[in-house]
Amino acid sequence: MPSFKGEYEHSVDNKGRVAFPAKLRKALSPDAQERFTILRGIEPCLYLYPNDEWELVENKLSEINSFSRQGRKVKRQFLRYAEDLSLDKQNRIPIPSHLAEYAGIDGTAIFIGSGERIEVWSPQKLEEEDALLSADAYEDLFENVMGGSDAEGD
Amino acid sequence: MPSFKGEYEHSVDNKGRVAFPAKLRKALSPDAQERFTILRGIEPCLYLYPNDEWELVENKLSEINSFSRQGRKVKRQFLRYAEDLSLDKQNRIPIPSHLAEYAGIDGTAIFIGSGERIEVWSPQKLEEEDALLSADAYEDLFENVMGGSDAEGD
DNA sequence: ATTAAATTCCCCACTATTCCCCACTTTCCC
DNA sequence: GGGAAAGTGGGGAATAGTGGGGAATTTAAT
Repeated sequence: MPSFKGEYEHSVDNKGRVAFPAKLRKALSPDAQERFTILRGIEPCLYLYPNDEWELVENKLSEINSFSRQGRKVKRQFLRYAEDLSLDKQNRIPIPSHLAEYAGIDGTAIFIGSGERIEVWSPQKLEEEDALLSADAYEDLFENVMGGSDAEGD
Repeated sequence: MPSFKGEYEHSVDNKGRVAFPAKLRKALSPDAQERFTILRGIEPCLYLYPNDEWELVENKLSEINSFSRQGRKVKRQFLRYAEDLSLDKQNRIPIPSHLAEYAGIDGTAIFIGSGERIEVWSPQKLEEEDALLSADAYEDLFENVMGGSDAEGD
């Protein structure tokens, strides 16, 4: 199971296109067919899921009961800011303008491999996010998440 | 299993026609034959089901017991304001005037892909609906559905 | 029954956006 | 150093979105 890792900075041209980092592309499963779903993150960034991983997300969504108001709300809010896209012949992705605006991306985008998905940040927003997390706080978080419970799967 | 996603705003002309978003059209199953059923939503919006998905809804309706007063009431109210429609040669749908009125749609319509169904909103009504859901509440919903086992706490 | 009015639908036309392809520069690797 | 791959930019074709005219069908009225 290949997973995405590393940080890559690329320029966004005036058509909203960014080169998809070669190292991340090589980590793509053939099942993904170089197709993705991109959506708003909880943080001020974008989540980029390769097709095969997105299917797992959709499976979770499909379990939601659409005949309840709460269920509809979750689906609506989740899917609302999501779009499909795929690589062009130059291995770039077009970032939908409304998503670029949400994430404050303009001119430069930073890809962060994050396991089963990829995060796309604007340099400024990423810096701000970093500023909120001191080294000590990170260590605490790390222990919190990795330490106590069974963080191993499969 | 492709599902509808994304938000698209289009203008409604004075004949009640709206362009059906191209990205949603590409997500249509060939079984749907570019035919739909449109009806009043529970929320102040319209539900748009492609033909193939509508059949599943009808199956569910057929399970309702028509020999109970409640059953009859549900069926009646559900089907009462439903209509069939299909795309014209320019890939537009005509919104029946009584449904447009119900949803407050006039001049502009917003399509929201929501899995197996598409919702059609007026900008105003959608804004009102959004106001009911704070960012925090959404984050809770999000974690709920996407269900990490993280011991998150920041 | 015939005409008038209204609605539907089909077609055409214009504009904006997206997508596809080509070209150039830089970096990486042998 | 040379070749291949990666990253960047732009021009042109195709598609999407929008609006409107007019024929055909339906509804209503005389």
